[in-house]
Amino acid sequence: MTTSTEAQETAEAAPRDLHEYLSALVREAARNYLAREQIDYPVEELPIDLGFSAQASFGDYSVPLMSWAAKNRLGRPPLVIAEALADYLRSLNLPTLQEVTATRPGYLNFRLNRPLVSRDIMVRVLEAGPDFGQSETGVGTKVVVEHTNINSNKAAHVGHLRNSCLGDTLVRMLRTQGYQVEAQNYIDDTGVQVADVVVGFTLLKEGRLHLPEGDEPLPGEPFDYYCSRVYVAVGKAYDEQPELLERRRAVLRAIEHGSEAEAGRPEEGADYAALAADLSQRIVQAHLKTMSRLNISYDLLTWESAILHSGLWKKTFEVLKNRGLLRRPESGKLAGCWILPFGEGESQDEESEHTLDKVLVKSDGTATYTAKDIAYQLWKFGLTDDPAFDVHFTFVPWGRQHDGRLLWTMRTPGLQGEASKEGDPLRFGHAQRVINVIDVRQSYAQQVVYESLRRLGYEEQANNSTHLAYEIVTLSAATAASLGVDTSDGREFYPMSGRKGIEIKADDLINAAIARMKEVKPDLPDETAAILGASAIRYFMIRFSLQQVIALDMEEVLRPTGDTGVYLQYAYARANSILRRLQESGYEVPERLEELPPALEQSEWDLLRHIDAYPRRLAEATSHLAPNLLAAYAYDLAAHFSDFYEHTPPIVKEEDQRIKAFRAWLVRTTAQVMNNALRTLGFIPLERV
RNA sequence: GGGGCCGUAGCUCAGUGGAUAGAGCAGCGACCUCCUAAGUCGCGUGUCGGAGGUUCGAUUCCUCUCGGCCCCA
Repeated sequence: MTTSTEAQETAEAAPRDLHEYLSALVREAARNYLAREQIDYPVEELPIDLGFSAQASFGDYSVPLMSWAAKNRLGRPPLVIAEALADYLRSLNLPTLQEVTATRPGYLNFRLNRPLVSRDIMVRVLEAGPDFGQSETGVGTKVVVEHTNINSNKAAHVGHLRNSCLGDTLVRMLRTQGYQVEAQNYIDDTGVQVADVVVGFTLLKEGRLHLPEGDEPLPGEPFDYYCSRVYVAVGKAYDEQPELLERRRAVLRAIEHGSEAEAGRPEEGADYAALAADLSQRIVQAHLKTMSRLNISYDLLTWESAILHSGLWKKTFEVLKNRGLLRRPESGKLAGCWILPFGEGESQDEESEHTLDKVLVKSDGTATYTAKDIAYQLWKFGLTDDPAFDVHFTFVPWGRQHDGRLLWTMRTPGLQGEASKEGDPLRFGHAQRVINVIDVRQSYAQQVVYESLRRLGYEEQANNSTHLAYEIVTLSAATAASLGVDTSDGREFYPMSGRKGIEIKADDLINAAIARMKEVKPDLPDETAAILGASAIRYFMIRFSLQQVIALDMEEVLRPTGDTGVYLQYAYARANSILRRLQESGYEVPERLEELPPALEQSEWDLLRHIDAYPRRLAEATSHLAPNLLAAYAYDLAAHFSDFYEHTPPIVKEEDQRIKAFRAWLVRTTAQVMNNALRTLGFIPLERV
């Protein structure tokens, strides 16, 4: 009976989780069945779709075998197959299997020896500790994740938070799988939005622009908030005085060309460039501070200005031209532009209103965002080490972040005098994989970037480029109305508009969340309220699927009950509270669980098999790049724990030592997994609320 | 014109080629002299937008279609 021995070995080979253990058993049973029935079919190709049983009456885990019955597979009725496998597995008399059954139309069901299996699960979790859920999948692979990416001209709003929360969570998830992750925050400091605020400052200084609430910063007003006001005012001023657009063009030229610009008026150009650089530095500092309130940090700041001034874009442009990838139409609406043709081989009808071509350089010689993105993407993969580029960046420390992580930055023209400590250029970029967290509206532009890499011959890098596209954040009707938007047309959601000042600023949302937590419990310490508020916001921002437009409703984000980040924190704190009570009562949790309770409560078992699934669920969520799946897992875990808590008597007072020890272990185990999950979600786990 | 996304309970949203489709909110009603009530329990007749198709099995995959949003602009 060699097969029996093999199955025995399978059972004793310390599987990663119950899923792996049971799947191996099913495969082994299938192998035995194929041999006995003399069916020639590769056992590896029989799908084993193991899952929790739909009903407790079926068992704990079930696997459907209906698809095995097909003529081109085993050609036997599924229930017959299931019965045969069940017979075989029963004959093994494994102590872990209490009952194996077959049910119509062809399910194989397992009922496990719950106390025994549970101990294995808890031992596995507690031995791994903070590493439970970690995997080696990504070891040796460097991933660059670009996220946040806020224009450096005004305060961050809730739309930016969706980006940064998704990005930061993804970074943490990837790190649990062993990937070496570099979080890059790319700042567009050369665009029109920055120019607009510079225009605003110069007009304010000249007395030609006035802000409704007063030209000076309001008492206590943060710099980025002030800039938001200036930005809105400038937008209005353009509408009323179109001649001001000439000023914007001058500022843009100055920013693009630095202090050398503005022939004829060099001083003004230098002023504009310096103003813009100073503005960007201060705004980015404000953004980083905002993000740190949500426990979000980065490894590297990258700048559009650095890409321009290092000559990276210029070289990329040359390479694209030399490879014959660009065209410059003589006529038509794109005359004078440098374009990347996407016309499916056919030359585009120049009269056509519609074109698939992508403009990289406008007729006035300025590069589009997409153009610079191509250059940046090449750099992320280390492709610009090629002598054809001969471009080098200097990296200097920006500062220490709230979590102790050192943030580096590309040296920009506006950031001088920190050359004392330079980072090794090879340390940054050089990724095997790049994930760009950018909203869905940029999908086409991102495809152009990846296609450009492909046409340059970097097929592998193009394939390893991912646009993590998420839908935008809008405002619910109620929330829009509270901002003064006319909602009489009865739509379900209303877009934000920074230009019109219709938005919810990130810091306002965070402040409101903290205030709400204090409303619920007035004696809450400030730090705890801040962590709870941050957890509520982070959870809200990632719990939706990426494709879902979020119609943000203030009441919904701030709600402290139900399916929220607060609930997760509360459940975790509750588990710790039990452990504290046990300790205070003088109880020492035994080192080993010698004697097990004869049976488990349903709530205990549901909690345990959920705990057992954590590594698998985390790995799935990560490979799908789906933070919402991790959020859902964590919520389920918290809910199962609450269920257990509410439906079993207090452990502190438990008389039966077997049960007391088992439950103390269970609480400790749950706390460990919750802690791991919360940290991966970017929460700071609260042991007390 | 081309491309993409969304449509599931009153509302906001999960979810999956498998057995009876879930959660939160809102509403009504219970539960704190027992480890945290930011909790738990009870109360739901859902055309999974519609029509075809593939399949042993479709809310899930394919085609068409209706409504909404986005991108190429």
